[in-house]
Amino acid sequence: MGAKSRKKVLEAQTVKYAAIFAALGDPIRLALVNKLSDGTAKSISSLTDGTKVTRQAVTKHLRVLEDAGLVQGSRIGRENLFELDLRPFKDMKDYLKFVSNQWDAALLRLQAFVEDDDE
Amino acid sequence: MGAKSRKKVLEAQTVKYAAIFAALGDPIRLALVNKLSDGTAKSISSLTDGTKVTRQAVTKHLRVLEDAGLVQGSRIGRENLFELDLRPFKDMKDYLKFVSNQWDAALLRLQAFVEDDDE
DNA sequence: TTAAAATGCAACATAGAGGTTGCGTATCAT
DNA sequence: ATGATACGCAACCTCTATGTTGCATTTTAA
Repeated sequence: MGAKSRKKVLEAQTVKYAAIFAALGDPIRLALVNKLSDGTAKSISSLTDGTKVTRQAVTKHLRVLEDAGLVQGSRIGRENLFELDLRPFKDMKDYLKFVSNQWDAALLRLQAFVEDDDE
Repeated sequence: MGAKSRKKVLEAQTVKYAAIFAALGDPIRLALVNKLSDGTAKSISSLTDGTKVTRQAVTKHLRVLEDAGLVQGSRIGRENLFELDLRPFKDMKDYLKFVSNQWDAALLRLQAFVEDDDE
């Protein structure tokens, strides 16, 4: 065992993953991600178009996404251009895969048990 | 076009996905999912063990997960046993894949453009 | 039968998310 | 130079998510 127990590490991982999921857990933010998924960086004003909220609200949402590492902004002239960062998405995929794998392993164990019971 | 515009449908999808992501966007709920990922149904009290919150709090979290379709509870005697439902997880995977695909397609278009520029 | 276990229901508290408005500043375009 | 564009900051508001406590109800087990 290292300095941290397995439990602590798992808990830290859980908190990290939860933060990423939470960032996507809002319709407006998910819509922003959709807009940005075409790979091109977009300004705040541009991202506000088509939304039912204020530019300020969108700015706050972008901040949330940025804190979660899902997007990254860079100031160009008078514009603040945001673009997607796919790395956290891979993290989420990995987590979902982990859950599925646990599940599948459980099913296999159950099946083995039942078959064993048949003999 | 059907009765609903594509935009409306997309928006509805986005709201649905956001609800699922939001359900996982909490450390306690994610920990509950972890516990349940071994495939066995567990009672509320059992799920409360190891948590830093009250049974009532866990109950509320389970309700959130249930509303999102991630878990399902069934009353057996004096216990309320909850188990995971993997279907929404597949939905999330699909969404993440969609974003990745958009991204990859964008990169390909960019690459094609650059190569075209080279000639 | 009776104490313990598991849960549900309801009232309550509170911090924070999500949103708006107002105003100031920097930058672009003409 | 100057109006329009894009943005940041800060104050403020409101609602809801999260959590607690208290009490009643149902089941189980000795």
